[in-house]
Parts: sequence; C-alpha cells; structure tokens
Amino acid sequence: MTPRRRIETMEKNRAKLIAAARRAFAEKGFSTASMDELTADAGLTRGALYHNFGDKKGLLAAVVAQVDEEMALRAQELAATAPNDWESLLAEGSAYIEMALDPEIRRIVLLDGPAFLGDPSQWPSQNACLETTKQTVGRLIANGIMKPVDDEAAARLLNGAALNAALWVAASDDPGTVLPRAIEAFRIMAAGFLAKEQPRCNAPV
Amino acid sequence: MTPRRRIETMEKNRAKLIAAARRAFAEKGFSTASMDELTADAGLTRGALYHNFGDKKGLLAAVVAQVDEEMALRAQELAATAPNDWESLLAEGSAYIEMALDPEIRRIVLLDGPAFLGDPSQWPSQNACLETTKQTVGRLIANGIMKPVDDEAAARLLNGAALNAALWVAASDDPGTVLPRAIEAFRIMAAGFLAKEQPRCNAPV
DNA sequence: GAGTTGACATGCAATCCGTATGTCAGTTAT
DNA sequence: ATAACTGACATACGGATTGCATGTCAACTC
Repeated sequence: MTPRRRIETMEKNRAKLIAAARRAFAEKGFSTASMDELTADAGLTRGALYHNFGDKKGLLAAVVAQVDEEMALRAQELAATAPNDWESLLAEGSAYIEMALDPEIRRIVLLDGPAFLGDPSQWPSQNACLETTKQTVGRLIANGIMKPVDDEAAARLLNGAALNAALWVAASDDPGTVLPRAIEAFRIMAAGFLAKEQPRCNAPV
Repeated sequence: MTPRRRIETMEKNRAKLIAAARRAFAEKGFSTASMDELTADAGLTRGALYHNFGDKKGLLAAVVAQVDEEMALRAQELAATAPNDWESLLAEGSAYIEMALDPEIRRIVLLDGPAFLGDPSQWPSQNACLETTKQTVGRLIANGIMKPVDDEAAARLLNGAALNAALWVAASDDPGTVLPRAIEAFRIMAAGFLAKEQPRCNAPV
C-alpha cells in the first residue's frame, strides 16, 4: 500500500532531531545540552538518536552541516547583488561578519564546531562557506583583479578575519556602533589583495 | 621557624595542577579530560583543585592565561628583531601563525578556550596577545604608516586571520609547504592597511 | 499471510562533576 | 611550649549524563 512510508518517517525524524538539536545547542551549548531533553523535545528518545547519528558528535556534525549550508547560500545571495566581482568578495566577507552576530551561528558553527569536530577544513561537511569564497578568489585572480596568491590561503585569511572580527563585535558592549567599524577595517585590509592601486576614495560605509 | 611554608606549598600545588592540566587538556581536550586523572597525575586530588580554582572552567582559565602570556611574550620577542614597526607587525602575525602549529596552543587557546570561556575579548585574562598587536597598530597609525582605521578592529582582523590560517595550516597534509604560502598571503593582505601614496584621499602628516 | 528486517524504545553500567563533610599540618595566641 | 584555630586538602556521596545491549513492534518482502 504505502511502500515508502518507512524512509519518509525516518527522514522526518532525522529532521526533527536536527531541529531540536539546533535549538538545544544554540541555547545550552553542545557540552551542556542533554540528549534526553533534546530527544524528548523532538518527541523521541535517545534510541532514535544513536541509530541515526551514531554519536552525540555525529548529531553536532549534522547540525553544523545544515547551518553551514544555509550560511553559504545567504553569502552567495548577498554577493550576487554586488556590481562587480571585487565588491562581491567584500560583500561575502561583510555577510559573514553579520551572520556571525546570530547567536545560533556563533555558538554552533564558530565555537562548539571547531572545539568538538576539530578544524573546519577537515569536517565531514567540507564547509561550504569557505568553498564559495575560494571560488570567488580564484575568479578574481584569473581576471587579474587580485594579486596571484594562493587562493585557499587567501580565502582562509579573509574568512578567518571576518569570523573572528564578528566574534569580537558580538561580544562588545555596543555591537551597533562596532559593526560598521569592523566592516570598514575589513574592506581596507582586504584591499591588500588588489593587484593594482585603484585611485578611488572609498567612502566609509 | 618556617612561617612561609604554607603559601609556598600552595603555590607549588597550583603550579603542579596547572602543569598537569596543560598536558591533559592538550592531549585529551578540555571536555574529555578527567579531573580525577588530572589531579592524580599531579599527586593531588579534586579537593585541591576545587579549593584553588573553584571550578573546572576556572582551571581552564588559569591554564589559558598562562599559555596566552607565553604567546604574547614570544610574539614580542620576534617582533623586536624586525627592522621597523611595519615589519614588526608582520612578524607578530607570522609568529601567531607559527605558534598555532603547536598542538597545545591550538587546542587549549584556539579551540577549547573560546568554546568554554566565551569570546577571548571578555576573558578574565584579558588576552595579552591581542593587546600587544593593538599597541603596535596604534603606533603605526600615529606615525602615518598605517591608514587611520579603528586600532582594535585592525588588531582583531589581523590576529583572527593569522590564527585561523594557522588552524588550516596545522590541519593540512603537508604543513611544511603550506605554512610559507599562508605567511606570504598574510603579508600581502596586511599591506592593505598601509597608508602608502594616496594623496587624493587623505593626507596624514 | 507469515517471516524478516530494521527503526526505535528501554534498562543497565560506567563515568564524571560538584559539594558536603572530615582531617591534619601549619600558624597564632597565651 | 602548649593549646586553640585556621585553612589547605582528602574522601564520600548524590545527581546527571553518555553509550551500549537488549527488547519490541511496525513496515516491507515473498
């Protein structure tokens, strides 16, 4: 009758567990979040959890992969509105800074993720954020807009700077005034990668 | 007879606990490190630990403060050998990249520290690393070598870029060949902060 | 329609953190 | 010098959590 009923409910349960985990990890943090509370909140038990994700860290990896995917998508959207490729790169960086102000992203992806899953560069979900900026950098180098540097190193530096700056902004007393200063400094620093001196007076945002 | 015997042994015990914690946290990670094993390795028990540091996180804070102090010291040493202030700043950044290759520093200060103590900018041990680069940046701006950007933002971006790049280098398959590329890219990007010749925009003395 | 698979629930063992209580060396006062 | 006291540290206990092993029942196959 309903030959696909099995995997449908399974995927639904996986989604429910991941959704509950996002809330719990964002609020309590990964280490203090309880698997019992988590699964009960999703209407299930730890049995489902270990069957689907094998491990507490496995669940974190699944959550991180989902959030990371969303971040990359949002960054690409904002980058697409930029007038040229260089502004697109800057828009990506600014997007990461702003996204890191979201407590959920900050705690799960930027703090607990690296601490419990190791460095993002070797995550199972080869993090999509970095991949998009790396591609943008590659295009800019090919077009002669950026100096011929290692594309992965450049992407790493830009992302690291942006995300770390965002942690600072988020922890500051007055994020509203600190954020624009961080973004401005980011744009200035990133200009070091530009191939030739553009004689433009860039007005601070 | 020996009126100071009390506090002497106490400081010795504190040092022994911190030393044992450094080893345990570096090897097992903060969350999986056992307080029982830790204290036994130091020849003490959990009683001494809670009496001295109040909390497991208190012990982590003490360890982080010690390592952070050492990092700032080493960065200043390397920066002092540079021919001028600008090269001094670049030397600091390179120093952070290289120091982050040390597994102990990587795990304790860069991964577990932010995850369990929150953002470094609000650590009890107001992290010394950032303070030194901030001062260097302030000097460079005052001398007109760097563009007049927010000094804290610039220091944050430079440190974040360096430390995050270091995580990437450490996780790579061949750190020996990746490290110089990371350092080169860092120097190029940091040059974005240089004032250079831009007479039309702003003319600092 | 009976057998089989597997997704999920449940009970159990091990472990760990934090605190409350106990103990004794070291210090001070008389 | 001896008695009292302070406090640094050890020990015992309770609460909580993770991971596994076993049990169960719906869903799929033949």
